[in-house]
Amino acid sequence: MNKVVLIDGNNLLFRSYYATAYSGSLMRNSKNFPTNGLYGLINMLNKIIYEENPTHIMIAFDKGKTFRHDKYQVYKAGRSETPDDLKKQFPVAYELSLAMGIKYFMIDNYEADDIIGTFASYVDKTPDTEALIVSSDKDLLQLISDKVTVKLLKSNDYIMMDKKKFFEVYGIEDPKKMVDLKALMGDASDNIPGVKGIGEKTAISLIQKYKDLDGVYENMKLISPKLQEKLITDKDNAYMSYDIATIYREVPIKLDLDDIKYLGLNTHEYEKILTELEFYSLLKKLNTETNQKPQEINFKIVENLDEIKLTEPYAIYLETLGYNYHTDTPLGVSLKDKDNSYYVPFMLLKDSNIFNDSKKKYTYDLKKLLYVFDKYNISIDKNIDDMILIGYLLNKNIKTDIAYLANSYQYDIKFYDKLYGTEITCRYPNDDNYIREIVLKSEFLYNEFPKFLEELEHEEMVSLYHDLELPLSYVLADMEKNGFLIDINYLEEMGKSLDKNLLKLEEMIYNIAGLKFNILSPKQLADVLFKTLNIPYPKRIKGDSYSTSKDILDKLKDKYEIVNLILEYRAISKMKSNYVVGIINEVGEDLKIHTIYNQTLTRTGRLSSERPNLQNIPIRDELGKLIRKGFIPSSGFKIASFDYSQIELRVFAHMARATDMINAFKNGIDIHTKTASQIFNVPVQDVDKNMRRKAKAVNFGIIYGISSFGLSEDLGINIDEAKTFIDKYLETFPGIKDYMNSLVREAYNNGYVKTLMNRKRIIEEINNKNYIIRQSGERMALNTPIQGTAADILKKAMVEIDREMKKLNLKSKMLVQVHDELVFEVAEDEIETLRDLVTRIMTTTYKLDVPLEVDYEIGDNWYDAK
DNA sequence: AACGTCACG
DNA sequence: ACGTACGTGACGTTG
Repeated sequence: MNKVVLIDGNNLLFRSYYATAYSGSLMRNSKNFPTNGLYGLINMLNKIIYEENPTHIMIAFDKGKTFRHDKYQVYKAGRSETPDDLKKQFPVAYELSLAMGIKYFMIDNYEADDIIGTFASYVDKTPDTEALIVSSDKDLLQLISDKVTVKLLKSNDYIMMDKKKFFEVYGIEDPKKMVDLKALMGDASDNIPGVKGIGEKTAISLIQKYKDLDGVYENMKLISPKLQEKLITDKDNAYMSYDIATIYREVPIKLDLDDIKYLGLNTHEYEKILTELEFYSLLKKLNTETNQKPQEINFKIVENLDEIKLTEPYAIYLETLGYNYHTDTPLGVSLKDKDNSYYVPFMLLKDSNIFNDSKKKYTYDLKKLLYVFDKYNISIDKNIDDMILIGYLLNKNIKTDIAYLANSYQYDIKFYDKLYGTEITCRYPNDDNYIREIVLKSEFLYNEFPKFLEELEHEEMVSLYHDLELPLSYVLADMEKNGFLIDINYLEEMGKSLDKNLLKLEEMIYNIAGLKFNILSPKQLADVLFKTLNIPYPKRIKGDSYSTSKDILDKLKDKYEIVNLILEYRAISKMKSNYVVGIINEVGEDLKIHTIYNQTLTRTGRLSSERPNLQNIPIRDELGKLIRKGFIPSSGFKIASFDYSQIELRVFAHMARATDMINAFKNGIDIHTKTASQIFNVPVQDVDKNMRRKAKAVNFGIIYGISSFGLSEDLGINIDEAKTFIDKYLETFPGIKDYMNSLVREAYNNGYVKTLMNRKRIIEEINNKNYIIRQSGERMALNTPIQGTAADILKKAMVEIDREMKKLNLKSKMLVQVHDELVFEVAEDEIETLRDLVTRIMTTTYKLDVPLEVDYEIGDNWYDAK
């Protein structure tokens, strides 16, 4: 049985507009576009689909003046002009309908009612089909039939008006008589006059008695004189009203059920519109549920690996239970080729080599697959492509959970946390429904992968993917596997000593303050400092709250001892919780920590590291740096670190073709000293420490997409002074300004910027009409090619280093990458080999117009290797 | 779950 | 006149 839902779009949008418009100010997005009607419309449409579960659905809108206007001048004359704020929302409503999988109809000179009437008649004639009309307009009740029902919307609920219900309410058998009723009682909202003095009650009783409008006028003598008089006076109006109220059911329109099939949500478009309208609550909801109906799929649950027959190419998707694939319990693998779809419980796969074929394979999150397969001794051939990597390069909306990407390609795949719970509530599924979802994931991979490969080619990123990111996944999987050995005893001892210090500091702070409070609570701390102790706040107050951030407290620490103590307390407390407890908690049974590198997260192409984050272990101050003594090599090994010297500035000099800067690097002149000499206009040998410090800040500023405000904050000088530095810099390093302008222009023109290896970052912010956001977009445009190219270079070096280490069969292991630095565990008999190998590759892997230099350190732990 | 703070490059 | 350096992750507090 087909279930067709016919929606009165005009009616719904008007209703939701006035529902909010009358009750106060309009909802608008940040661009001042009114959104109130649309918000209600979306909710109503979602509700209809959810409640009615239609097979077919359409929505109708009015267009132009109708034949009713031509015929009767009074028609709708009483209605005030549609407000502009409402008018504007209609075009969005059309797009929205499509995005929600609902075809919309607008026919010149007809009202939504007429289109719905035409479809209703069509449904009446179509076997195995019924219709439901949705509106609050009682006029539509005339369309009720054995197969057509009206869902009559009320303020907070609705009445299902079928023939039976219609009789109950009106005492009239035939719903078509609604027209006769309207002819008598009129309709104020449409300015249908009816007969003056006759309302609903009288109209109903007249039609009950005399069947229809003609019947009433034929039986005038039976009617009371008063009423007779009214009927006679307004007879023309009555017949005109009859005409107007009659829904036209032969609108010239192609009637075909296939055209109005419910298509389900086009998540991508829908999300786009919601984003534009800034309906954040709906966006959030979208991520937790969809209205789509389950797709039918056939798959086989494998009981014996012999059953699996696969042709090239095939998709392979691994599902694990949990949020850390290093420790998760693997659930199973789904496989999909042209003809077959399998689910393989993970148990069956242990120690197998069925994936050791030369066929092309598609997966999602190769690094995870490699890590887990290695752990369970499952071999897999290298002819495999990874959609998460490609999606990342193509700037798609990718998350660890494949459902995000799949949903934007209309695959209704449930989000991971909906199936298994959040990280905290994660549990084994209650039933087998999750298997279907796992299968769907490889169906998605199999079906959509070719598009990704095509797009990759079109964007000219095949090499970046194939020669850089893809092989890097193998390197990173190994690094994660290797792990960094931890001296737990050392860290625990350090923790104890930190605790002692904390207690001491706490007591001193409470003493000075004269009360106990939570030092780590910014709010309580601000109260104590700036209210109880009345310390003058050194900056303009932002909003109504005092900041207690380091840069504020630093300004006060020389005058107020308590501020000093607080800074110390904070620093130590951070050490304790973040680096002592935090790291000990991540140590595994092998006494090592195994970080997870996220290869597909940052906007610039850098890696990130988590659980624990090994890219932010303290180094800048001595106390924090001591943490690094807890990072030790396996016995018989040392820790060696290699880091690029000023790689970002070198990349910048190269990309900007800044001759003076390039020459400074070529001649081995200290770049900050060189910069100082330029901006202060003194010979290099006359540059003092303070000048160099300032120049260094300017150089950093250049990398970040300089602003005089940022520089002034950093140097603690005023904005004018900062601006002078920048101007001087740009003046004395010709070419740089042109380069920076060209980057910003590129971002404006193309909407993106690129690194030297063709990594692309889309910068939406660049076209934002908000000046501040646009400016921040410009800084991204300046910074990304630099940061991103530096990232590309180190990634390339990593791939090559790994390749050579394997070739030489070295025992040494790569452990950590920190953006411009690589840390190894090096076997004592390989120290020189590794030093030469790594240094050579890092300095030569990518040819720039400036030399790349690498600093090398070695020691018995990470502290000593720095 | 969002915010403030601070660790790193 | 506005509010700003670029890129991350993890903690404790607070709502």
